[in-house]
Amino acid sequence: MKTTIQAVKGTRDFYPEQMAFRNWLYSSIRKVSESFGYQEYEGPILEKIELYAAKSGEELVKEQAFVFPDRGGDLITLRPELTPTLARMIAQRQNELVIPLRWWSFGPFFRYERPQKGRAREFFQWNIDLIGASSTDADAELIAVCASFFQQIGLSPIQVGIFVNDRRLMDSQLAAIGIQGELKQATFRLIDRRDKMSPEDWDDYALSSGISTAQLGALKDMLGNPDLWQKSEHLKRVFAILEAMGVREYAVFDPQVIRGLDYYTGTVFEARDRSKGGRAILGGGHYDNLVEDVGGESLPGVGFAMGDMMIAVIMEKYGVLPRLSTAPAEVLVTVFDDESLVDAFAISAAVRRAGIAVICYPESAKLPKQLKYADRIGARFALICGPDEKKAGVVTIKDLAKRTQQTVARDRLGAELQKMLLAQS
RNA sequence: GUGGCUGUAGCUCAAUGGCAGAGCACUUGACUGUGGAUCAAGGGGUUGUGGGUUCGACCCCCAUCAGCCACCCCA
Repeated sequence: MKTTIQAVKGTRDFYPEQMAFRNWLYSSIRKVSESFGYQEYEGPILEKIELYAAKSGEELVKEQAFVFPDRGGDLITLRPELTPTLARMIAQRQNELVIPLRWWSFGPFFRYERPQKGRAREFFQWNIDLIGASSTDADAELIAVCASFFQQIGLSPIQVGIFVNDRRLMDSQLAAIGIQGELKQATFRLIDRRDKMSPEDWDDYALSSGISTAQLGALKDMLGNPDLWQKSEHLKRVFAILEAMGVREYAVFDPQVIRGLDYYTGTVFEARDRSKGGRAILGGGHYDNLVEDVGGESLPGVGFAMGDMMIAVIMEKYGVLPRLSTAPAEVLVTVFDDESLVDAFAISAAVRRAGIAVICYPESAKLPKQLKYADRIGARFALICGPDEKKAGVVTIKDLAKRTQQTVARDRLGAELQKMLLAQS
């Protein structure tokens, strides 16, 4: 085997086929985001490490971020998430931005992790946030954006769900059974792991965390109560709004959804495959102190983030991946012989002026070879202009799918191809 | 960071410790103005890398790198 330089671990090469999917995903995300009035933004890929030290967990920066010194000795990080950048951008122009604001972004992120299914070291992520509105309606809107996205890409409420909870509801319910302070943090962690452990192990883990047997029983009742949300005015209103927006079917109350430990302060939600053991596709929630943490005034917000890999895994599982054309051009101009090469380029230019993507075979070669090439690249038409056509002032248009052909006057070529492409699509 | 499985032609994969192969793809020809078919011929390899065991290693052992998968974690 030839020695080729290996790609960096955990990175992916986007050949045109994969690039087509990435761009399709990007455009689907754009469509949904913009339909809700969100504006696209982007930050730098490189950030100072201090930006993350201010807010993110220690582990994120120390263990799972790419960090390196620049030539001046500053520690630079390849961004592992966008939220701190968003907070910085808002804090910098807090007084001139029109609040509330709705922003979205789609770009590359980096985490130094062991690659596995649905996870790599370089990945793309959709971030979408509504900043400056603390009402329930804002939380509901983000969940609706998420539901609309699933609709847009063809995932039904039977296949995926958005599991919703409220930190404040959990706080009050836990406080009612005497779980507060440090014990609450331990309990959140405990709840988060319930589905990953056997019931027996989970019980042991709970008791060793400092929870009493009575509290454990009460906690199990809480987590097993699908109507617990009725005790939260906030969640009742969220679900009512989702109902009114016609996307209630996607949303499910789930008291086991906690999300990261310190980040969110209100509504939290994550989307998952509905079938058993389904992993999270995206996650988000309501936060209060984001902008303040990087030196701005306090501003509440709600948002979520979705990686490009898990969503592709789910779409493949349910057979809703789009069939995307990888044809670089719709028309291929063949080159009859060396003498007609220049003429073939002239024909190509004429067709291109008609707004049609066209490739000119770059050298004279046998016709069968060129037609085969036209097939392989997925072109719909091949043009032939040999001595016969040239003498008559025409060009032969060959329809590769129908296996038919016709001749057209040179000056009508562009218009005729436009008509034929329109008729086929 | 922990564990399991796998690395052989461009791709998918064979080969009891004894001459490295097949299918697909590619190139050329059958076919000097017509493509997805057929037939024939041909080019392609330091078996991921480095050591070790052996008369002899794709095969066994060790290390390392990479891929896949499950943990950890999930911002």
